[in-house]
Amino acid sequence: MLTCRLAKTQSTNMQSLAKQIATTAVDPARRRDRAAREQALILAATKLFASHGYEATTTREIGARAGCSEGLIHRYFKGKEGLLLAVMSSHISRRVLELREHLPFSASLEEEIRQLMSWEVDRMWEDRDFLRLTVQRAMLDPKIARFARLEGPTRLAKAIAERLRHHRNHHVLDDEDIETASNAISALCFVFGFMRPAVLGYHRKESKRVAVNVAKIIARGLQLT
Amino acid sequence: MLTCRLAKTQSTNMQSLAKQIATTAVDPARRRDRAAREQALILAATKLFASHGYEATTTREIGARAGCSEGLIHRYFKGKEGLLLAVMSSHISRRVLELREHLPFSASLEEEIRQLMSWEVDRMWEDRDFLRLTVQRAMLDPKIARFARLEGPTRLAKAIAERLRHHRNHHVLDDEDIETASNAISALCFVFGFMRPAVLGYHRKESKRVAVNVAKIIARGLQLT
Amino acid sequence: MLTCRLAKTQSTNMQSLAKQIATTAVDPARRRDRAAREQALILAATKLFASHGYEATTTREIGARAGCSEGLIHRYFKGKEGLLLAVMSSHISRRVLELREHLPFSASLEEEIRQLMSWEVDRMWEDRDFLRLTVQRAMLDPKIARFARLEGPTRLAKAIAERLRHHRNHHVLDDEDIETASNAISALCFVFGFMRPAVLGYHRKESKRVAVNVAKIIARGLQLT
Amino acid sequence: MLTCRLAKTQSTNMQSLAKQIATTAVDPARRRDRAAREQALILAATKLFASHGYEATTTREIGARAGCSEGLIHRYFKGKEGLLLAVMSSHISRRVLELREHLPFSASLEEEIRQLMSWEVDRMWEDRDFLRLTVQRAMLDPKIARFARLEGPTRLAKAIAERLRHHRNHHVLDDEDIETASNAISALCFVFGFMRPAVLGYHRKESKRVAVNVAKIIARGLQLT
DNA sequence: GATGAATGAGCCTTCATTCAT
DNA sequence: AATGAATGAAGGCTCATTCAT
Repeated sequence: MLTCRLAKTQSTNMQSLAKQIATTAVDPARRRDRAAREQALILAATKLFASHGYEATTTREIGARAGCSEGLIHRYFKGKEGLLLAVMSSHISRRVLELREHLPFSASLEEEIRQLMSWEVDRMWEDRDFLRLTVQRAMLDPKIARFARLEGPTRLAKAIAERLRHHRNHHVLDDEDIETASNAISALCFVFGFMRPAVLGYHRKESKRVAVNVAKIIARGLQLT
Repeated sequence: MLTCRLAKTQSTNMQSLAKQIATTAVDPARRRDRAAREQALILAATKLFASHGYEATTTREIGARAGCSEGLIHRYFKGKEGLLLAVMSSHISRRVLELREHLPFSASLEEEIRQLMSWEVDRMWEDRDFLRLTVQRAMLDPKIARFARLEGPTRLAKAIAERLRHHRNHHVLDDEDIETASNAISALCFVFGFMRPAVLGYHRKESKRVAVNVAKIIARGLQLT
Repeated sequence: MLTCRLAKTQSTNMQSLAKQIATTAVDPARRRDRAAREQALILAATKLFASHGYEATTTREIGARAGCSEGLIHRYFKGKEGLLLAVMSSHISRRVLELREHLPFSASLEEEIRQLMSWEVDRMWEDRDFLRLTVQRAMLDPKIARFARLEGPTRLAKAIAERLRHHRNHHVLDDEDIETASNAISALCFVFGFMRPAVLGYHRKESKRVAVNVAKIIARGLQLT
Repeated sequence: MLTCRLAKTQSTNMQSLAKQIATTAVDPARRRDRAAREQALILAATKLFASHGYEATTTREIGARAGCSEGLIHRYFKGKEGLLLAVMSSHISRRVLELREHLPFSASLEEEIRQLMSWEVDRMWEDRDFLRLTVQRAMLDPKIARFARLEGPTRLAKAIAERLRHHRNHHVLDDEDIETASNAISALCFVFGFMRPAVLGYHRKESKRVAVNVAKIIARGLQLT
């Protein structure tokens, strides 16, 4: 027996149905794959929370977009808020990859800063869905704010500072300069990599171009003491 | 003052507004009452929207905080969304005051940039309620995003550029440097004046100190060509 | 304009509508009469809780039966449970009328007991909706159980004892006999006036006949010491 | 033992049962497992239905308390309601043991009645879980009400009457007196053995003491004609 | 005009039941 | 045969909005 489920955007249902019958004759919607389903829900929630906001997103929408039942959200994550937490945790755990592992050191300080900003601006853009969500929630929930502060700017600034320190030999860089520059770079990447292109609708290429130019100014400013 | 209301289903605002002014010849006491109540509602909404988010704020809360009836929101602003628009319009109209009117030119470029950043960081903090609301809505509504882009970074960067150009005589500043620096300063003020202290919970004084230090680096970077 | 509401069991809507237009042209469902509406909700809830049980009764049903919106239950009574409490309180306050005010003393002890049981059995029947609800809830909630104990058997037994004491002159009735008889009468009225006819479906007349016969036996049992 | 299941849409139970027994020749160990699990489910359900009510009890709770899977309820009993019926049937079949088998006749009428009430009050207390459930359901379902009436008061009153008739030799007891007294005793045992201690929270000992005192009054009332 | 009582659409959540494993 | 993952139909409740007063 085959319980036929009617998807709203059913285009080539016939084909998939045929295939289904041929291979397993099992309703794929009911196949058990908890891990995959959890992931689908987290992904759907990330997108929807980011674009409509947390409050305006309904659990029905999330279920629909993830291609599974609404009730699963409550079974797996203990409700909508639990899903939000899962979304955030999930992202963090995937972001353990650090600057140091993905970016070779540059010969010159100027090239180093340019490279850092270029890479980080792209990374911000990639993370735009998650950043949108984080910024939104951080505005409403001090808990999230604290988490965002530590996971975001603070962590990034430290990583940047670490790299800048490698160029101390050739330049006179005191600790304060390094700290200041690191925080500035972190802030600029956030604005030119995320806020401007992903929130305010600036042209992405243009935004990045400005960022790279700023890198030059900062590099020059640091070299001159 | 003119609180411009932007309803979606509204074509010629000018006409209806003119008509309104022409015909409504109610006694001035009443008008004052109404104006006061509108202002109270707008103020209450600004605070609540900023702290709880737009969706999570109920019209009843707004009415209660403004000390008047819930129904008035619909009579005056045609619903919750209308009130949101009024909130944004109201703020803009009060922010016509420009940099040039409040800030004397400085003798040196370094002092100029330091002064600009210091002043603008404070201004961002003052406007934090409005900025929070704007950022939130800009993330969800492209219309608001466009408005925020033009009213915010673009406008600010132009104002900053104008001031930097005054120092061309003493320094070799090409147009691109000026544009880059202006945008960088604008971005840094947003982060160190608003995002960090008002959203992420950084200590305000500390945040501003970093900003002022960055000013120095940028000034040096510009002077060296 | 006339917002026509479609009742499910609309029989003679035409008539009522015509009448409406003729007299006030005001949707009667929206007329403001909070007291009446609260009463209607309490009444509807009493009936439905009694017949379907508390859990199985939906707030929607209650609203429909009371002829008003579901949301009112939450506005007036702070939810379904609040309505339950209101139902119980409401009944108590109407039951201040005591035995003494409605029943003249009888000449003989036998007649007194017969009269007491007859009257109380009828009263139990009248209160059957409320009793059903009380018994149901008392089984699940110790708070309600305590309330039911004090408001029910304990109070009733005291009132009965008071009346029996009036016949001490003619009979040798010690305190224990009076207490025992009072409690027995109270218990028998509960069973023959409520449990048997209203819960178990015994024929009501027959049930009462047995009760009255028991009265005789008890009266004889008391007279003989 | 045969747990008779009363499904609404079920015609010839006997046939299907017979067939079941005939065909299912599974190994005895398995059968024992199943029987044990059924019993565990019935026991768990009795407790939970009695304490939380039928509606408020979830099948998951029952499964958990019985130490087996939720789905078994549907496999064994065809759903939650089927389990309820099984619970009731199961109890009845264990209650075939009658007064006569457990209680010797007394010499005097007074002693007989005292003994009857004492025994039956204790029995009601033992059965409190089942009685709670029965009373609850009888209030909502006429079918259960009918069943409860016949299995409960009617059956009990008959058994009591039978015993009282043994004392006719020494006392003038007409049929009506016997019927009246039997029903009264049955009712009093229900109240003093179950309703008061198990539902309303009266102290159990005290409740029984009153019952025994009532026995005396009734006995005296019967002896005097 | 101002008020707040009333509405009803829709949200999050629960749970009996089904069914792939 | 047993499990528990998955479903979907409600249920209680909230809230923007309407409208009698």
